Amino acid sequence: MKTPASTLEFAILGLLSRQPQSGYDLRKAFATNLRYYSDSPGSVYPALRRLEARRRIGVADPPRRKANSRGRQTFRLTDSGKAALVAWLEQPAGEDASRNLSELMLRFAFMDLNVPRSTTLRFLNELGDALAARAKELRQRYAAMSSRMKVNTGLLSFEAWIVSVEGYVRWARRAHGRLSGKSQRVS
Amino acid sequence: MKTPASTLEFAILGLLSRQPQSGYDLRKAFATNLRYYSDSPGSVYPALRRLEARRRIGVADPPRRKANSRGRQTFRLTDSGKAALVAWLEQPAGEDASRNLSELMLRFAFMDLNVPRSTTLRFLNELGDALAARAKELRQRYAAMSSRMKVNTGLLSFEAWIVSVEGYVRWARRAHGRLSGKSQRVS
DNA sequence: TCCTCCATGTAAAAGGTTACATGATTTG
DNA sequence: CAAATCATGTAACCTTTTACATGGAGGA
Repeated sequence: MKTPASTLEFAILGLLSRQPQSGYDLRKAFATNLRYYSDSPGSVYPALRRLEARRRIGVADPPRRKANSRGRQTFRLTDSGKAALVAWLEQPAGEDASRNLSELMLRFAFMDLNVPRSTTLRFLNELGDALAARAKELRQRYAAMSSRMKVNTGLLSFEAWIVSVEGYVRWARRAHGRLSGKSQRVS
Repeated sequence: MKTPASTLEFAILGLLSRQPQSGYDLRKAFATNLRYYSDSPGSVYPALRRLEARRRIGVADPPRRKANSRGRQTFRLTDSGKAALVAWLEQPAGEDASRNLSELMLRFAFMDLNVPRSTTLRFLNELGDALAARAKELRQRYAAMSSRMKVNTGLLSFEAWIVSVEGYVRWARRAHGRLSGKSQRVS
């Protein structure tokens, strides 16, 4: 059985792990609470059908609904869906962190309730280290570039990239501190 | 005649506006200097063929090359390609800036040499303002969320989003200062 | 009943990813 | 010239975007 592939599908699994909800609810969550993900019906509903076909999710309230009816359906994770979600969450952050940042942040958002706190903390360490290494490398390239040319938009754009990566490094360190502090026994 | 649609195509036009180069060069640039864009042959070469079919780019060195030959080809912008690039660059930043940030940053990177400095500065102002408004709105949502729950990864992930947007606001202000300073008459 | 949102569904077109294939060019 | 690397090309698959369509629920 194929494992869910697209990030959108994992985002759906993650949201459903918090609480069962409908496709419409998911779309609203994508539009407001979650960065990066599509809230268009043409992506969400087909993704739900794919997940249902693979038994990762199921309809929570099948009783009333004639064939081919519409109306609201509430989806929930199946055991296999939960397992797929956890397997995705437990992957290491990896060295190519800055390429996948958006996906890594999404994974992080769903770690509570699904993986132990220790896994989350390890993830933050790996992420912080990988991003710090990347930032250093970018800084070196920046130094070489900036010595060859005057200030220009290409250079400034590159700088924005670096600043962004460094911002995430600081965030990761702070987040680690906050999660490993007094509130450690949240779950 | 259809205007180039995908961001990848505009990224190619932007790189070619700096200097004529081959598909392979473009792929290397995507892999190293530019965030966000695909460096896979399956995306770059078809995009080049599309742009060539629409007369946005042309082969700079057609002389030697038998039919169906391979080997390096150097592409350059046509007048129509340059016009399409400039039209893309001149669009206002818009209010949905935080959704399109990666595309907006790409546009910014190519503004030098292609649009007047005044356009670039206006763009930075619009971008900064739009992102600042967005950050404020996110901060409000964050306050509401954080009062309802303990620290958790969902909340921290949301916070990373905010911090990132605020970082871009600061960057935009600083970039504006640097471009409007003494080095104003660069072009 | 009519009108307006809510909620879901679908089809067509387009683009990107992956994996592979093949033609050039360089290096020893 | 053989091997390695450079440079381009291509096909299958999958997903997203866009635009539209349809069914239900509630209010006037």
